[in-house]
Amino acid sequence: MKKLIAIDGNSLMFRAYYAIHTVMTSRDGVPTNAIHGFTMMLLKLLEQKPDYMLVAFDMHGGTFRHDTYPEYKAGRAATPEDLIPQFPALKSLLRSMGIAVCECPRYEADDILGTISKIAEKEGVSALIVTGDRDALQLISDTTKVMLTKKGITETVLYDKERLMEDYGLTPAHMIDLKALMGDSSDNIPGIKGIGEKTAKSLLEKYGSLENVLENASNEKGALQKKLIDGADSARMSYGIGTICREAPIDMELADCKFDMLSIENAIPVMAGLGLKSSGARFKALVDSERGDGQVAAALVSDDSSKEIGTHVFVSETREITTEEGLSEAAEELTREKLIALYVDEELSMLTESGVMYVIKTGGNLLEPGLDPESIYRGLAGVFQDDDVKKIVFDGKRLMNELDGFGIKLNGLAFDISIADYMVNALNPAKSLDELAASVGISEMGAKAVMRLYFILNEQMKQKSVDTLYYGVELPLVRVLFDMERTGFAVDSDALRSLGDGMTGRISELSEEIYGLAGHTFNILSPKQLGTVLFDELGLPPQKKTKTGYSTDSDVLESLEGLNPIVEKIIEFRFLTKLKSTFIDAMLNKINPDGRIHTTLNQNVAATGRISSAEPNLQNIPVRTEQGRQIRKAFIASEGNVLVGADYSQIELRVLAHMSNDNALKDAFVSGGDIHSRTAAEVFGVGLDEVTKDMRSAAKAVNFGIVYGISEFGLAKQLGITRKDAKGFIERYLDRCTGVREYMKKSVEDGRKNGYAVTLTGRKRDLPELKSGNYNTRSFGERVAMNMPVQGTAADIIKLAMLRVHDALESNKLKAKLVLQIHDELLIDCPLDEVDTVKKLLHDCMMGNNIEGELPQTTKIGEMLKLNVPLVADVEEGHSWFDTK
DNA sequence: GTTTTCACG
DNA sequence: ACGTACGTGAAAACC
Repeated sequence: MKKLIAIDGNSLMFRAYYAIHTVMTSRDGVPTNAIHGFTMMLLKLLEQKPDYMLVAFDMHGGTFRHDTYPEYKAGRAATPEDLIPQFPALKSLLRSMGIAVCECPRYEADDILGTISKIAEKEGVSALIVTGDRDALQLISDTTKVMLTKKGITETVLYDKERLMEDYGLTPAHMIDLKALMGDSSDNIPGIKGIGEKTAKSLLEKYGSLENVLENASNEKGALQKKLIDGADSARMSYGIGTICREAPIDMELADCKFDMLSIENAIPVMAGLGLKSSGARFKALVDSERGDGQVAAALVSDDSSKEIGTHVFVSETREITTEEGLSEAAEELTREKLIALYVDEELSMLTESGVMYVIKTGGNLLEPGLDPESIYRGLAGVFQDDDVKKIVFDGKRLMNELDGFGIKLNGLAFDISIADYMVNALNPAKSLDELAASVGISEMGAKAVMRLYFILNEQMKQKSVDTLYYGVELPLVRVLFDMERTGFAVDSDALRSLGDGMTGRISELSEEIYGLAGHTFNILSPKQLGTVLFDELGLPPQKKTKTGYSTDSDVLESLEGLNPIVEKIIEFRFLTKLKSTFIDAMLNKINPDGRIHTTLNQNVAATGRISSAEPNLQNIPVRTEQGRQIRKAFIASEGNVLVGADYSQIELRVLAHMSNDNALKDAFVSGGDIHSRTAAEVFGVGLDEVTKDMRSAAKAVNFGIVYGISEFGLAKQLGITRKDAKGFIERYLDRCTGVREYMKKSVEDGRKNGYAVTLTGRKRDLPELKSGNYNTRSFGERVAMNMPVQGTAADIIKLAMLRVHDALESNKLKAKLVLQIHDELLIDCPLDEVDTVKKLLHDCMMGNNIEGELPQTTKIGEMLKLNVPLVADVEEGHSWFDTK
């Protein structure tokens, strides 16, 4: 099937303009930042080798839809001055490379796209519409897809019918009805007032179309009925405005958009004239590779050594697989391979070391039934599960989850480039394969990009000495995290629900009392409205401001307590609504049919090396307050099991003691006892038995401050004392702990010298902040330089413990399973008859003691993480998470 | 989409 | 003169 790519020129230029804020101009002073961004995007699109191309632009002056509704898009900002001259320059650039440009008086770019895609549909040509405007989603069909730009320009999401259904639960045609009902503030489309996304969707589900909804208004009750009847005209008008015209008089045929890859060569001198050197070089490389000379060209463009690595990756033969027979043939061949690169997006591509590329299109359509994802995965199950066929992939855990949906296991994970990228660039890891490829300057896609990036990242990891940590910890950890996600955490939904019900009464009681004291009702959760009530109406003294108004955070509220009885009620209201909405209601929605919550554990989000948990976050379930802690009673062991949990005691301070080699701190841990009390005794110069509660809590804050990268200001704020007093505390602490003082100094110096902070295992986090001219940014960089090695080393330690636990459970054929990690704590769902074994095993793994069956590849890392102070892990068991404390 | 607030380690 | 403690994720309001 031939392919058309149709681009919304205005939309992409705006995106490119805001994405690239660097000042770029050609020699004669024409700004080029947006053009540069646009060509980068174009370059990506050209890799799809379209047969037809068209770029559509809005035309100045009134448009078709303006005529009927003057406020349409009225709220939009004017075109920035330095963007305006880039449009004519772009148009001539496009023409020079033989790409059709289309404008149409009184019509907008999206109308042109709607029209040309309809023509393409008629002529049996598939179409890809590229824009940042979600309105275009209504144009999707079996053969028309829409690529939406996300953040920036290189990041995109491709929508087809299935993806649209997944994300919005709507058909393309419904997108118009939806907007007609709910409106769109960015386009000034009114819709029906008071109807939002949820109501609109449920109405459409019920009645099928806007007209049906309006006709059946009488079926709905009360307020909704009134809204539908009163708003019918507005909805119909909105429908008209929201509908993209597919019959614009563009006076163009598909043939006029015919595109030849080789003709982009003519644009290279034009780009040179605009001062777009790098784009020019990449276009040249593309032309050359089109002529069959790709490898040489790619090497020529490289201007740094890393880009040359992996250029020997080549494709000698491509096999497109469309039938079951072809699939089983491919599976049979692939089982004989030792190492393959693998990538799944709209198609599944696999590249062997000898250069054979297998391409399997997923998601067939009615005309070409092809192969559905399920039969593809089943056909290749033997390859996926064969541990001897090593796989290089982009996001191994994601693929494991995908395959798990079909009951297929992924074995032989040899390299995960998304994790490797994180090792090399923890501060800003790529979110997609395309973004990663673009960041190192390669233009391949799919499995070929994966294979090239494998060579590139492997080399970069060696250069940064993070390869040991990668192969020893991070790569094997992928499976451990997958297993934890898959296992999930059992939840007693009845317990959670009744906890929530118990809170509802108190919440409404409090809100009534608050309204009474305020003299009127208002939204207590709105910082703006609350600020007005507290500081304007009740005349309480404002404590601090945010950039938008009065601050009403808990520090402020606590300082206001006693001035007005409303304050304590607001504090309690805030507390209870937070618990209920975030930890009860949201959690109930995340319980799977299996009665468990399956979080997502992110391995490449936290720049320090920690793991994070999302959707839902299970690492921030309340514990500090008694009422919040009750929620943990709903997180339980499986039927007939108990939860075994263990947490490290003061792991970060112990790591600091080791890294700073400070005698006082080391002594404190060697001789045992309460560390905060000991610190208090040192700092206040009193005996251990003379330490008061206040002294201990001050010392505790100092200890935290030390780990965070101490600042007088921060400590003063935390303790509510003057900066001078805080400074005194810190000085006295550092006088007693001179090793810590030295460590802090050296961390910052090393950070400045090397440009990064580093853990005991060699994990690195770049420190660009240290070079900032801004004092705050620079100070932040200094604190990060002090904190990251400590937090990161603690993260390394528990990751290693997780590998050991996982391995020990498996090799001892135990049924117990890891369910969660909370930075210094591990939880295991454990059958009763395994409890004793598992408790010992967990303890030993966390302490780093020699255990049987330890992974050989972790020993090197294990050596690096041997501390000169004892590690302590406390093990507990109980029916629920509440009980493991 | 961004801001504010607050939960955890 | 400046004005923050380190690392996360999520809900709700706001625009």
